[in-house]
Amino acid sequence: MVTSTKPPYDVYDANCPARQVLDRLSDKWALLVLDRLRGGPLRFNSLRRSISGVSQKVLSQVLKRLERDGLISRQVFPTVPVSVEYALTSLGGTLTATVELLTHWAETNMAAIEAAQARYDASLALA
Amino acid sequence: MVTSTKPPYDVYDANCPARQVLDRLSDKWALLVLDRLRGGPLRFNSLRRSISGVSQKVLSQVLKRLERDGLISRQVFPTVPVSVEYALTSLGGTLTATVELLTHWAETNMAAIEAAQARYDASLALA
DNA sequence: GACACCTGGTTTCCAATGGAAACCTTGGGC
DNA sequence: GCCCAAGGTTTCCATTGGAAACCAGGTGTC
Repeated sequence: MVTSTKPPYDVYDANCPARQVLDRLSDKWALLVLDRLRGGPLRFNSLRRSISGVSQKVLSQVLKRLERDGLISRQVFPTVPVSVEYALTSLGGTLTATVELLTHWAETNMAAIEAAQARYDASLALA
Repeated sequence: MVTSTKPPYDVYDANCPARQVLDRLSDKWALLVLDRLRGGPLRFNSLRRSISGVSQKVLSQVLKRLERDGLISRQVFPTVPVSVEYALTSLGGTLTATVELLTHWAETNMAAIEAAQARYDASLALA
């Protein structure tokens, strides 16, 4: 069925490394971080403040994973107190366009989603 | 900075409902389910078999959330043993193009990601 | 009638993850 | 000596995830 020029990766196969990537991409904080960095490099705390709700622990974990995946870079400046800048790599840059489409979709279709939820909950209530 | 014609939703604000949507989208199983349904309606067990690694519990939870969000529909057929078909709604259909871009990105850029991981791990090993 | 089997779940149990808050480190300033 | 700031790490507890067992209800089989 899939005999085209596709790469030998199949995200539906649990043993496929592409699934590992999808696991990372499908982390809400990772998506938000990547999108946030589109505007240029950011330091740890300003990144944290700009994404309300993320804890320091989780943010540092997410940043480490993204760095390991080569999607962002981490640069330390020997200022007083040391400052650290995170920036998109070129690989990460190729992702952000797609991520932007996702966040844009979310913002655009919120009203429809909320309406659907209300309908669903109402139908349950009278059941 | 963002003073354009954007809707009054801000995914970076934890209190924004768009974040709830992003939470759902950034669920790896949800992404896989939505993409799988692009080919047409599927029944519970065939969906489960086609996405290796998902448990029954999690799949039914994901399907319930997606149905509540109005992204998929659930139709019961009174066959002998009852069969249940899940299908994309039109709202869900608007998402799948974006989702496809994400999975396609994952499959395309796997090699680069794996190389980055190897580099990262190597640099840690000699530290 | 007792038994096994099908789909489509729910329940149970345990391990892994997430988040809040406290703590640590390095280096000023006062 | 004391406090502060940046960038984390550690601790602790609650929530979530997954494997496997169980359930419902309807059919067929002996």
